[in-house]
Amino acid sequence: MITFSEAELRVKIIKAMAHPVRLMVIEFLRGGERPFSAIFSLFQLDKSTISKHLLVLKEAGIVSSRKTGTETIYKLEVPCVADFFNCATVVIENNVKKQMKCLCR
Amino acid sequence: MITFSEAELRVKIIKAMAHPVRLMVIEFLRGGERPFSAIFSLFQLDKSTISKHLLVLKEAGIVSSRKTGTETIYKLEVPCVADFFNCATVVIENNVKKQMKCLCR
DNA sequence: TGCATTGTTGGCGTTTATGCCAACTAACCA
DNA sequence: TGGTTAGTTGGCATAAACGCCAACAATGCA
Repeated sequence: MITFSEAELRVKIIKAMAHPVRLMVIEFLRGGERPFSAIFSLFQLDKSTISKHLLVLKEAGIVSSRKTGTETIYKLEVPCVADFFNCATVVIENNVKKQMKCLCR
Repeated sequence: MITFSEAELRVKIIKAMAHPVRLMVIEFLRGGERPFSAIFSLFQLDKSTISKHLLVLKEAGIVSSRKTGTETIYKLEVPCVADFFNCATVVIENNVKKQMKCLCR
């Protein structure tokens, strides 16, 4: 078993991933580092909103950022977090099936 | 890239894991199925609180439950979700180091 | 230097999550 | 049948997460 405080350390990473925007950013960054502007243009959201999402990922240690002149470049530090979903695929498929059933009834 | 709705499906699983209690339950259930009472006794929380945490895990498809007489037995359906942290370990260690630095300054 | 561009930070209102108590259902036993 | 045990559900108060606007720093260019 793990302790509660160990669990809290893990939860920080999990929580950082627990938002559609942040998950998409992670996927996007699997292709390599990208500037803020490129990430921003994936969504119809305020720049401050995106900036804060990126801060959450950064504070969790999932991404890093560096400035080059006027741009901020973001980089995925732990690509393996994205591999998580190789496992989760089964769950997702089951969930979708359950959903379909509900809709068909 | 993944779409926003694909991301939402994934987020449901991630969110279900994004709480210390639920993460500990997942770890606990890696050892095999366990009755509600055993899970409940791991924490100093109201039984209704634990019951609701288990519901979240169930609705995400991570655990299942069955009743045997008066007991409810919970089972981890997707053990691999717990393996996620083999990857996350690096991040966690870095985060702890960062924390230590902050405390030492 | 004056000004535009790129992001970040502060603040606020709204939504969602958490945890307790109380009430309820279901199975078991006297 | 009445009472006990095991869990679930409803409701409420508090806390955290989201997203927008506005204001701010920092770089680059005229």
